[in-house]
Amino acid sequence: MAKELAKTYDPAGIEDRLYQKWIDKKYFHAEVDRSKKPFTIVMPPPNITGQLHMGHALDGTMQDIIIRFKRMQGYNALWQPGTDHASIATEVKIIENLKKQGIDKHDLGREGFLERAWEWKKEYGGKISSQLRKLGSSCDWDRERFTMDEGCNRAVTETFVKMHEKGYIYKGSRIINWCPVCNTSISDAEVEYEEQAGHFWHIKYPLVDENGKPSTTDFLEFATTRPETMLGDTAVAVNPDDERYTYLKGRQVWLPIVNKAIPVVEDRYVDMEFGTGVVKITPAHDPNDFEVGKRHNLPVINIMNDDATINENGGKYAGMDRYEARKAIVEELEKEGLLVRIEDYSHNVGTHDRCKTTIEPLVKEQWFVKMDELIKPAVKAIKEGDIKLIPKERMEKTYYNWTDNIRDWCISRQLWWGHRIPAWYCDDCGEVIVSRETPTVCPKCGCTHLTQDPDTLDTWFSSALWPFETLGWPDKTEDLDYFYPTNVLITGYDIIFFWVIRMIFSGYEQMGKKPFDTVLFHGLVRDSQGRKMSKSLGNGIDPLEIISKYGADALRLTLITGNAPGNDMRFYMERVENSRNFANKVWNASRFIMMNMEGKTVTEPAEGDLQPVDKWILSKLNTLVKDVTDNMEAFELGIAVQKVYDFIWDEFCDWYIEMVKPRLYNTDDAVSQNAALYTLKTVLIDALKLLHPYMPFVTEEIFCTLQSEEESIMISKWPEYSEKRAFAKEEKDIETIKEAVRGIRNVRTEMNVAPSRKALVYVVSENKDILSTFEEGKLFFASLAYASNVVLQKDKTGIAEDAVSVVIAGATFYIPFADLVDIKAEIERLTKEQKRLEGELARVDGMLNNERFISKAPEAKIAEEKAKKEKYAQMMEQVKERLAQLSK
RNA sequence: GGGGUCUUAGCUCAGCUGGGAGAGCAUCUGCCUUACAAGCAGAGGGUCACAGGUUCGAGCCCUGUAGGCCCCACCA
Repeated sequence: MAKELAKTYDPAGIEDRLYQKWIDKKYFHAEVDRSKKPFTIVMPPPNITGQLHMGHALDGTMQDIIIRFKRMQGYNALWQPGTDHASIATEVKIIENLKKQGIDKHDLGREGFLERAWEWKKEYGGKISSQLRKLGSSCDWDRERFTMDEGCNRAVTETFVKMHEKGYIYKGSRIINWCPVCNTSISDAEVEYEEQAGHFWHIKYPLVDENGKPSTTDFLEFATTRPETMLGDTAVAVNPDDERYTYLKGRQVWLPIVNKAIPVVEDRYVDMEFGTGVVKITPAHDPNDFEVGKRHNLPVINIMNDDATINENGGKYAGMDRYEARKAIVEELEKEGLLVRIEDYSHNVGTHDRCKTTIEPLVKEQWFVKMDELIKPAVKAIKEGDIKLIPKERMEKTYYNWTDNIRDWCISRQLWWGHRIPAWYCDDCGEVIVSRETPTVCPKCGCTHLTQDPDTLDTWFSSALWPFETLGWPDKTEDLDYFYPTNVLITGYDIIFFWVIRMIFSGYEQMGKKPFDTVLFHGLVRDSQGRKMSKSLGNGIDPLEIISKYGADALRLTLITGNAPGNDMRFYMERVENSRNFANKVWNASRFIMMNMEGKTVTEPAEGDLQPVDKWILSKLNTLVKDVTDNMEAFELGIAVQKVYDFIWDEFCDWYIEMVKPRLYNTDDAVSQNAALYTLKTVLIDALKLLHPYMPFVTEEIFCTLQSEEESIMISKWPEYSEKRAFAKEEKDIETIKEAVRGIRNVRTEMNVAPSRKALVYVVSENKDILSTFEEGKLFFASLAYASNVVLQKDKTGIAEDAVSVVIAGATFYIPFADLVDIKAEIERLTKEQKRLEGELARVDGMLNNERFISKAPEAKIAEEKAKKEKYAQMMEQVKERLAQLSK
């Protein structure tokens, strides 16, 4: 017994209740079950700092669609959720927060700070997860993980120690990117280059004369964007092939301000074409200079403190901020006549992606992951197709671009919130101990004076292990054995370097197996003007607001339609409205069907009791099932849902339901009525199933009302294509009828005939099959084309000369409107139709008369064109005949 | 500097392996037809950026040009 449905769909009253039901029934929960095939998705763990934004919503929607689809297909579907501690992002946020209370992080001390951090995590860490629930995400919340939970901590330590043992992790003094505001080193991936207006200071150093004194006549000119680094200059370089400077071989230049001689070195790094062909070398503060310095054994003089003020190596500039020092040094150079000129110069400046501070390259001792060996299997995986990227070519190019230029990964951070590096130093002998357990004695000198490395690890170090650490690694668990490798990873292309590549090489290294089969990339959600949604612009749209106003289904549909993998999309309220309207459409179609089923028992009819129109829609549905399944298997989610949308709205609602209405209202023919109801119900249920992954709530609500409260569409069986449901002839016949109906509607509107004015419709054809098709379709013309009656005949006998005519292949329709037909207008209309047909025929003839087309095109294509030609020729004849009559 | 990507209806975008240009919104016309006005029926609107090429056939493949966006990169 169907219950009443409201007239308009109200998602707010339904969604939470259904979500709770799914949770209660444990539908999202997956356990190892060897009788079923697993399908696994690991969720990219959202940061504990954030709020749900449109990017998460898109990410979550795509994952939920796929996991629901697979679950319905009978897979043991696991969507593994969790959150990321997001070391630097969180630490920065907590510091900000403390600042508001007037507290400095150092006042609290490490322990005190971490206490605050955990409190923060407790309070806000679950926020995004709970917001994801609003979206309908069917993740297995029982398995929710956190990158700093006990298991993940062990995974991180295990990885670190193992990689250290293998020599993949080392500690070294190298040039790194330093953020003076966050006071930590960062990896290359975290540096964002930004075009900034700056200056090019052209300066000159005096050459050192034979007495070891600065020359007053001979200078070497060059330019720099960071004059303050001269304090750390240890050489000046020229290209060995540069004939202008061969005389400098073995000479020295005088470093002003610092007042000492430094050598001129020859290095091919110097571009002769650029500027004067002379470069000052500051090994401690420039990555290139660092390399040059290594090649020529130059001293490395660090002139900066961690907060980017000048240190004691800067002499009188010590203590000054880097920019103050820059100004002062330029002034002094000018005073000494060593400043040649200042040029405006726009150049790329490295900034920290989190705080936008200009990073300072510094030489520091840090921990690194050696990449050259580790990256090999990750490259091979893509080359050999072991892991597929979608969209393939574009993402593979991006991927190789990174792997081909890979540099060692700086993993240590001077932060407190994160995984502490499992390394200890012996205070007595300096021994470095990397260990799974906290060591108590130094293995070298036997003392007990051990201090743990104060640094923590890059947040991506732990997320790189996410696909297997969440399944129990480093333990050998059943889960790991069963669910790993996972099937598909869904994420934005913006974190391919940060995360995707690192998961891939970590998977091969730690597990010996890839972490996933496929990576499906999506783009960014932008605002209606194509701008990135951001806090500073205030143009962000809160997914939760959309959900509360339009429903989660509407939001999900909006995010998924008309969007190809890897492409950015714009978010429009109009599109949300359209999605909401579609939900309402589905709702009302269902309501209509249920109203008509009220009090009746619908049974499966014998095939012979199904009418052509029933077979037509069943056949259409059958094709739809196949197409949608294929598209979804290929992760073409937008294409798939578009097909379901079109089917439900256009074919099912606008045609099928309208076509069967007379049968539903006619109580005399119970067999026909039952067949119609059966078809309505069958098609509705299958269509709902196809739609369910996209719009879980509205489909579930209808399904439960239609079936029973106990059942759930989310665990129902995904429809399958069946030969028995393919009805080619009926499909063709109904399409012919639709064409005729459209033609009649068309002329009626064109002639401004009100629907209330019914008219007789004559179908004239010499073709018996066509007449019988329309004989069966008679019924439709009354409701769909406002026919008072339909008369079928072989010729025009008895039809008024001035009747309006509509030509379709093989039949001409006559509608005598008596008083209102304007013969001139009718001739015009038919002439237009004639022209159109002429064009079509010319096109077809052009192809068919082309010998090379006939000899080279596939046969099926030729046959298709021949059939079209026949059809158009026939219509042309009918039109001409009709025109001849009217012109008489 | 290298690479990617986009340019399709007024707007925003689809268009899968090459075979007669689609959707939503907007516009116009007519309908409160007992599932739905969050609706129904219809209409207008595109030299698929430009120029070549491959092909029987190009929005789709190739080359070049212009413009937009993005990523990477150590030109001091």
